[in-house]
Amino acid sequence: MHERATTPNPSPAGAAIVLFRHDLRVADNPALHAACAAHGTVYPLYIHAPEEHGDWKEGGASRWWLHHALCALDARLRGIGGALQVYRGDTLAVLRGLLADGGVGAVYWNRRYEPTAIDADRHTMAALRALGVAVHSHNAALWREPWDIANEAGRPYRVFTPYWRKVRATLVPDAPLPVPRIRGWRPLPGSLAIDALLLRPRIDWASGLGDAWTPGEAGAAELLEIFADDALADYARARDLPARHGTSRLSPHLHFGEVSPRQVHHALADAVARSPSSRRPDLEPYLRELGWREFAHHLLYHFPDTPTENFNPAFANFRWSPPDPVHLEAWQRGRTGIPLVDAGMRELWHTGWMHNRVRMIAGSFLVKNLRQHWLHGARWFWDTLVDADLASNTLGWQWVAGCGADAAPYFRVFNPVTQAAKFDPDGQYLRRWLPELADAPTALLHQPWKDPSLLRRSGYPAPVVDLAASRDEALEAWRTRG
DNA sequence: TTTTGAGTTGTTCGA
DNA sequence: GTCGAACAACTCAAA
Repeated sequence: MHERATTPNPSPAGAAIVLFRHDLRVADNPALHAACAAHGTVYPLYIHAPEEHGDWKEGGASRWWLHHALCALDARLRGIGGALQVYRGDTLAVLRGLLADGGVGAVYWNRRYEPTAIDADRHTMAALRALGVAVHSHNAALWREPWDIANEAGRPYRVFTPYWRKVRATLVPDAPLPVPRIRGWRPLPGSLAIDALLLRPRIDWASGLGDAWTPGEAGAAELLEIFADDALADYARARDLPARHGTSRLSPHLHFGEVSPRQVHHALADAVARSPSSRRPDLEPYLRELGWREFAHHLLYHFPDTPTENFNPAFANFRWSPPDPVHLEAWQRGRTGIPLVDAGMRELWHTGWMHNRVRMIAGSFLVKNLRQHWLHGARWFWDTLVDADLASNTLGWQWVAGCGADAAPYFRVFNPVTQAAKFDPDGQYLRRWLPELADAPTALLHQPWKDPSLLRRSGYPAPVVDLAASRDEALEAWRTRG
């Protein structure tokens, strides 16, 4: 494997700070790599500054993940000669306090793409430069910067397929950057213990998360290896079956930057090259999914109001139902009476994650059958998903609501019964998450309301709405929008 | 990354 | 053995 050249003899440019945010890894980390190459002393820093996320501060599941990811990062840094220094508060104020003490002449970070984070970073960058501190920002999260991709007219893409054609055409599996060595590190004053950030939940609701996930670079590497060896070959088919581990499940690791798209691409291309030519996996379907992740960041950068505003103005007067706390809570708790929706919502609550196919179906049920505004769904996912990501969450909810980019030419309403029969034909996924129905015959498992005695025996709820009638009402609301 | 209904063809089974 | 009703299985187009 060839590696990018590193500068062997750095100029003695004083000490540098590397600010970690959503790039919690030491391998293939451009900011860390550049700082270590150019400076004799490097301080790795994490500053907890939730106000930089505006209305989208980390939710409960994200905070749980972040706690463990920071611990894992600290251990990794100790392995290469440093340790994570942890602070809380305003980024600029914390940095100012450390500049003199540490003899710091430069600050390195990897770029963020959320609108409020961009503003915060611009502000910090300008203020540091005014103080005479060099600031270097890098790309650690994306294959392509959103501002580098434009259509023939020079405007941002609004539809996935042409966007992906453009990006895919020049995409090659570049070699990741090596793990650098930190020299000349010493503790900085005022560094907190990670525990002091109080990221972990007070009451222990997170045991299901711990059973399902290993936050950190090593956990990401393990999932990537398993995916490359086992699931990639059958990905195109198995990725739609929620009972199977047919997807990579790398989304939370990618969100927190414990692995980069470049590392994933490189590792998978390598696995493809190593497999016998007779049955060589097709990498395209999976790369395309990472392409959706890129497209989400592209859209968030170019259309920064989409986390709360419809992308498609045709939805401006759509008649959402008034917020309905009873329906909303039934959906959140997995008690709507629609098995595939409830199974997905319970998987989410228990593990902090939901299979992508089921996200679309549970989302469709909330915004179409219950006709609750997509922001109710986006907010709940934001709080409960370990992979909650403003770009991907926004794209997903706008897509399923029909008001997003790349909208279908029809008003899409998923049928959770048909979808369950198609993608969970033997009911394995439903039985896993709906134990009260585990003994029901498969035909009834998909529509338990057909047997009232089954509902009585099991305690499983009757549907909160009639699927056919609520579908027709949603279509009517769309036809007659103002 | 869909659903539904209409239309067509094929199969089953009882009179 | 034949007929036709009933239904399953499939394709297609519209939304």
